Amino acid sequence: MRIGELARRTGVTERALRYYEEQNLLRPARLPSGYRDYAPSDIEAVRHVRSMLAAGLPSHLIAELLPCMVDTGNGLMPGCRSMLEPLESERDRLTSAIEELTTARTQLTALIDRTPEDDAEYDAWVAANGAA
Amino acid sequence: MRIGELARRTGVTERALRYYEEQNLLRPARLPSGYRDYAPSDIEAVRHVRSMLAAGLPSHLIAELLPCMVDTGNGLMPGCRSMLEPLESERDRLTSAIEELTTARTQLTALIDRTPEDDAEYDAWVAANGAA
DNA sequence: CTAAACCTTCACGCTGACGTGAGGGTCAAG
DNA sequence: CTTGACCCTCACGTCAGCGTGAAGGTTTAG
Repeated sequence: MRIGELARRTGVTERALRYYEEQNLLRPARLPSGYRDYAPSDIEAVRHVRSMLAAGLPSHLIAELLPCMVDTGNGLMPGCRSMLEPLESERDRLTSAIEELTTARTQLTALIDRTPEDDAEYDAWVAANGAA
Repeated sequence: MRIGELARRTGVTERALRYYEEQNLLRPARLPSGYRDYAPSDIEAVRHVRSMLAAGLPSHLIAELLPCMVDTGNGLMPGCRSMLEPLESERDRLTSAIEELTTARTQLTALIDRTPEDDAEYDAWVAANGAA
């Protein structure tokens, strides 16, 4: 598949896809015309790249990660195992980020739920409990 | 406490702390000298800010989120109730952000867990399943 | 054969989150 | 009263992750 189709099917711009190749996050083949030729599996690959970038992982780490993910399909190759430590610290960073966001969302939801729907209800609350 | 101490106790540079104030992520008081005067609670606030920034959330979203993390006890004031709708969409964005981070972490965790602990284990896997 | 749609490589521009001085005030210690 | 640690406000520099043309080759429908 060519770049336009991949862009439509992933929701990622063509510019971003070319940038990903530049950063060695994708390695599409080339047609005789020079057009990029993406494999069907690149659709999933792009989604992986997107979520990792959105999660704040640096692209050079993602770039080192991808070749390790394809080869055996069963964990990292021996030569890749030196990456376990950075991977684990990234995982821990994500864990605490998720916890922070979950806490924030819980409190935000509580604030929304606690807020009266209209002025009458608020005035009733003030009458019952006193003003702030 | 002044900026240097807060910087040391959070591991964040003074420049970053001034930037956070510029972005309304922190609102330190001022001493007569003009020095910033941070509250002890700002240590925790800085950690919240840091993990959200590291998770890829834009600072203006964090700025709107931080006051929501403080439990005022009685919902929004009447004049603020017009912000309910934006707050709800922020909550939804927060939800999808959490989902993205969780997806990324799940992928990382799966990769880490599939990786053999040592070469012997890997060689055993190769012997049983064949090489790539 | 031609026009539209699709692709290519530069290459400059932009935003966010700071880094890095420059030039200067504040303040406790000697 | 000066030195050194600490703080201030500009203001330009940097890097990642793209956006946005410019100038031109390729493919396909009519």
